[in-house]
Amino acid sequence: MPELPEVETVCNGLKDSILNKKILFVEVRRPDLRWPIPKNLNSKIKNLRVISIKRRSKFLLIELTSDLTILLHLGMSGRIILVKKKFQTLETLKKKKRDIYDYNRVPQKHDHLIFHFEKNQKIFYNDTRRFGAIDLVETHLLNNHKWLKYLGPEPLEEGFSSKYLQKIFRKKSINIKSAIMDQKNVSGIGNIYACEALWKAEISPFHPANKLNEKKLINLIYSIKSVLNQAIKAGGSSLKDFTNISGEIGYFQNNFNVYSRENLECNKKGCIAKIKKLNISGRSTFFCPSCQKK
DNA sequence: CGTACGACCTGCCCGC
DNA sequence: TGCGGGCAGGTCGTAC
Repeated sequence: MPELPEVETVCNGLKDSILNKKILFVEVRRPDLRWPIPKNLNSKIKNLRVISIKRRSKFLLIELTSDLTILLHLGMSGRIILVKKKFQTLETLKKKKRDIYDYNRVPQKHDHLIFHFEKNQKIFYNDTRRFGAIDLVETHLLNNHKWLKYLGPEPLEEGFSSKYLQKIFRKKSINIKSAIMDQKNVSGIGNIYACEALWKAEISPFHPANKLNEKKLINLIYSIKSVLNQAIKAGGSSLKDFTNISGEIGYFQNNFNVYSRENLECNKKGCIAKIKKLNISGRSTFFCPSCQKK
């Protein structure tokens, strides 16, 4: 589910709610997500305080006192749900949602972890498909963690440039779409934003990465940054049920130009072609066969 | 080393 | 109405 903009949205919500708060205890309701949940998680983190919350790629990094950091990945269906007492927004939500975000939420199917914080706040980690994962790391060893160690640069930072892409794509004959979704090359881009960025840059998703000229790469860099920034501003994309931690949906899906728009007309000015959907490496790929020929 | 592809897991939607 | 197949925002392990 969540790509960089969605994780950023969740991250911002957590900063507003649990930063500087103490974890009272954590309930682990099943032993494994994608991988085993760290043993004795509760005894290791109870009574520690959250001192920083960051996003790296699609990971959430929740730094605690005592040199510990919780690493959390939401996989395809992971959601974080904040419940707290006197939650004013609740009144505006529909009944069903009110039950989900109510402080007295009854643990539901797929609520795998429940973090209890001081000041009447709880965080539920719900993940239907369990492709998500959690680990506990000593903060000073964070960058050596196997999940972070091989990640490419953040696409919104300066190091992500056309010069960089030229260098790493030199020997990659793989198609450009798979290349930008490979987290070793650049981190945080998933299926939606890969499709959207390539459309904006007018690059065919099938084009070999090492055959793109500098002009195209400059264009690609600009498009990726621009699409991601707009999506973050919109609070991410809500396809099925992605919401921020308080249940508010993002609205970037309203700005999709290709994703999930098969057979609809291309949005580029003057283009009357219809968006096509084809499979690349097992992932649905949406593109305009006219604007994205090369 | 780079690339291709199945596996992991659950639920929903569509066509028959 | 019921069932089976295909599909979903991600990543890893294995085989070539």
